Amino acid sequence: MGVSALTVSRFFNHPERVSEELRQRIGEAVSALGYVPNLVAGSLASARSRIVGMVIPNISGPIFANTIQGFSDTLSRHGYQLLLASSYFSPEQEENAVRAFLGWSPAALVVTSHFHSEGTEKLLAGTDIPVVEIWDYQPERAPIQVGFQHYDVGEMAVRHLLGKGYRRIAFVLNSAAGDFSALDRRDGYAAILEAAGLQPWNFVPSIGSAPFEAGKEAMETLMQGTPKPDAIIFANDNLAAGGLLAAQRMGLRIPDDCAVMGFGDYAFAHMLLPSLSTIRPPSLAIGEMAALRVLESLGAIATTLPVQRLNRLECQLVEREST
Amino acid sequence: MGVSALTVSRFFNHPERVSEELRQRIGEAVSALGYVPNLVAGSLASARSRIVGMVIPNISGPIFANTIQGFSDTLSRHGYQLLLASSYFSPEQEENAVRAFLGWSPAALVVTSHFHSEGTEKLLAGTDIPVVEIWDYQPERAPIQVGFQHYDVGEMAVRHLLGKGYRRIAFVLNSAAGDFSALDRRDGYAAILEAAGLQPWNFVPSIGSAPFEAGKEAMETLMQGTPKPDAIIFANDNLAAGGLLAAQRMGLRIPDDCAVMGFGDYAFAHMLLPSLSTIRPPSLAIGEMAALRVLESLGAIATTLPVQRLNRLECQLVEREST
DNA sequence: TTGTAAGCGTTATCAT
DNA sequence: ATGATAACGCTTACAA
Repeated sequence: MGVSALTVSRFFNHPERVSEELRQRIGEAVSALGYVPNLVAGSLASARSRIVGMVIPNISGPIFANTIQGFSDTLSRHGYQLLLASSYFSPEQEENAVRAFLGWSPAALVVTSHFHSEGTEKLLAGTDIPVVEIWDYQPERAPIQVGFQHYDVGEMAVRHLLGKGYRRIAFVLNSAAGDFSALDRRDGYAAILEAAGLQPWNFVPSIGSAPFEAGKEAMETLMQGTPKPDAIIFANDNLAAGGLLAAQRMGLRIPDDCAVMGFGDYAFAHMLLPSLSTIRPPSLAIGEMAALRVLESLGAIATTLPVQRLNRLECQLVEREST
Repeated sequence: MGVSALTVSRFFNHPERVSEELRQRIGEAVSALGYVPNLVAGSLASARSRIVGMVIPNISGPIFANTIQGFSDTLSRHGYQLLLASSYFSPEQEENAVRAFLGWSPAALVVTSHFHSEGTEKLLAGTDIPVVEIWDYQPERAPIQVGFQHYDVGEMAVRHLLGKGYRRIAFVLNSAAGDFSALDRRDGYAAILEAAGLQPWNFVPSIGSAPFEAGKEAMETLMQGTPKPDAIIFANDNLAAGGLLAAQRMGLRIPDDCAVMGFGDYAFAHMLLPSLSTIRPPSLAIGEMAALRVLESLGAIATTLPVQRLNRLECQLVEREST
């Protein structure tokens, strides 16, 4: 490069400590040669990287995409990169991903929920980088928590329906096995209903059926039985959409014959006819806040220390035509 | 570790070259200590990493999530990790991401479409790692191509409608600026229509309006004018959903009064009433095939060499109730 | 403000 | 089958 060597490192990391003249010359050389600093070597030397790993159940579902987006965008705005893997709710896959990520000595690690394998727990406990758990909110756990409590969501749904005068409120569970969060929502639903002196009413669709079909099955079974519910809370919007469509084809008037609530506020919720009342989880906010807490922990952005460990976010009830 | 040091490297990379006894002992030590090899150091020493970078316009939209999912899953199945960034269709952001990725000396790089900044082109041309361009299919370009031609999609839609007897077929463009692919689809539409001796008919919604609203605007304007179309192709499913719902509220019968086609086969397409006929792009397959081509290029999986550079995938017409 | 020397934790190369 | 040694391309002292 003519004159300097180490100064190039300063040029990239502490430009203010390089003289105007050299900055100029180095800048030119860099763009002329298309030089890109080797971050691998840099990370090895400094024992820290600007990579953050995130393990999430899936990328393409309606739930997590916004979280990833918010997380990735916030990170990259501060020069950090996202290493991403999906677990499909499998603790083993999660552990593999965490292990692989750890090998990159990431600046921080984000995992979803609090259901981890023993191995994962060990790996996470053994590292000294910031660890964030998202989506579930478990104040008693050690990692930084960013999420909400599904129990509250169940309560919120019932309160809304009770306020609108509905009394015979059924809850349709998810047909997918392993959706523990839905059970939490159901528990919140049951608690409020019982507190109001009403009877909880669970419907469990055929396990393993597609959500859309399961919702249809629930609507048909419930509305052809006796007594009928006057409102149905579905474990998620996919189920609710199936129920809504089934109701249409059965000639039912929604919400007069039966109100319908979902969970998730998936993209289509406002496009259905009638549009679907639902509860919107703070997907994007979870991703963004997780990133902020990570960046704060790393000192990449200022904070009125210490970094807030418990971050409970709010779900939002979106009232539409179906209730 | 008692006896060995370098052998640990072999234990991880070429276990077959380590004696049974040592393998045993190292294995125990590794799991006892929770040792995770430092991939940063390994990459520096070997000048190659098991990281693959992908830059995609967005993560949370209905389009690309499946591509990312397929890509990530296929990679991780072979021990590679995904470094992900989104560009929001901004060439500058894309260039930043590519530059940052390149610093990690990734094993390969995947970018979306062929609209890059000069800087990006230079960076890509200057590297000797495999580069894949996805979604668009541009045979004359140098990188590996995995995608489809939007022009064909326009043709496919019109052929379907003509086959069903529709003649006055309108095309509703995207309200979002910068959607060049939609223009390609429109061109394919126009070509076939003209070849059939019919008149292309473009509708351009108010620029910048939300897709759902734009679709509504299109449906109302077109169906209140004279003459009316007997079929409408929307640039994507969001627009089509808006149109469909507007038609419902206007009391139109779909498809009798007017057929409706979308593009994308978004999750809600089959949940609408009537369900939406649309064209499904090979989102997942693009991700998976991109990963396969990358892995082949790297020798991570076998191939009947050389690696296929041109990979043209098929869109699929999904006929539902709206046509 | 700039430079020199050491070393980050692996793997490649060459021996044994 | 295993080991010694020298890189890999930076950053962190410390010195000039």
